[in-house]
Amino acid sequence: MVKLTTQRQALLDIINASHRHWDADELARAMSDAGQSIGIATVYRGLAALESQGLIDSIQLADKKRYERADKAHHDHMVCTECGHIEEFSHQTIEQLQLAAAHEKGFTLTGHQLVMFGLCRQCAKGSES
Amino acid sequence: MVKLTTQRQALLDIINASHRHWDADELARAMSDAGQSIGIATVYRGLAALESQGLIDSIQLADKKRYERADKAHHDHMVCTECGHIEEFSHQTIEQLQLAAAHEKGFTLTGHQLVMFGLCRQCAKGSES
DNA sequence: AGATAGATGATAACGATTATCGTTATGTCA
DNA sequence: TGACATAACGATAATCGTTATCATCTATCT
Ligand SMILES: [Mn+2]
Ligand SMILES: [Mn+2]
Ligand SMILES: [Zn+2]
Ligand SMILES: [Zn+2]
Repeated sequence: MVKLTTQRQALLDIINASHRHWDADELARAMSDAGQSIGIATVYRGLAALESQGLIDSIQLADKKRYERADKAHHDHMVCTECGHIEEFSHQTIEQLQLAAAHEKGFTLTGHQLVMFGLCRQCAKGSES
Repeated sequence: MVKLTTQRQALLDIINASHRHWDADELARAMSDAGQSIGIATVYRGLAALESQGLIDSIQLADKKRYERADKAHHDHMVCTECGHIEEFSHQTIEQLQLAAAHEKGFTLTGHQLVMFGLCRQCAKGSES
């Protein structure tokens, strides 16, 4: 039986308190800063447990996994390659066309991840010639 | 000036000889098996060089990067979580809607990656109750 | 030939994540 | 309540893909 321990509850609270996308290290540091230090292995185990219960969501970026609250509708992400800002978006038609494409290839879909890369409004502005 | 050395040409030849998606280790082993051993660092450097010249393409999966020939139209991938099989697909409308979504959020797109997970036809068949 | 710029290969280093293991907290039941 | 079983914790070692170092090599130019 999976336990929702003090540490896991704290991780969940931090994640649910914003719309940020956290990595394990950031969460460990946040808890440390809040006076409640936590072992890094506990963070990883806790995040895996919380995700398997559907209490949090995650996205797998090139180097690391990032976690976010699960109480939002499904969405995908655009990542600014300059400042790291993550913008969310959802497009119903894209979702449907994905299902169609999968069906066409005989694939039984269990999930997908669409990540777009580029410059956010801020960074695009700053890098004009 | 980047050089297209014997090793890099060999990597390119292997990749261009099929539609597979190779990781660095598989390529090193393939060259070894072909009698032409190669240092793993040389493989990584060679792949990076070839990709930066646009001679090969890559996709970043959860754990590792995989390389494929670049002489195909842009496409995205479905990965079978059971057997690892990678199926390719492309959907013009999805591409266009992505551009629209990016524009709407003020993002200047430089790339994107859509990966769908699930069971391929084979594996779905094998896992029927 | 000598000089120069990359490239190579062995290997150390890195960063994210997982495994190990002794210790600790929590829930169940006599 | 007390004892036992089970899961979680935390420190730390290990793993894995990838990159950095550094001492040769190699091709090319003068
Ligand atoms: Mn999100
Ligand atoms: Mn492909
Ligand atoms: Zn930005
Ligand atoms: Zn399969």
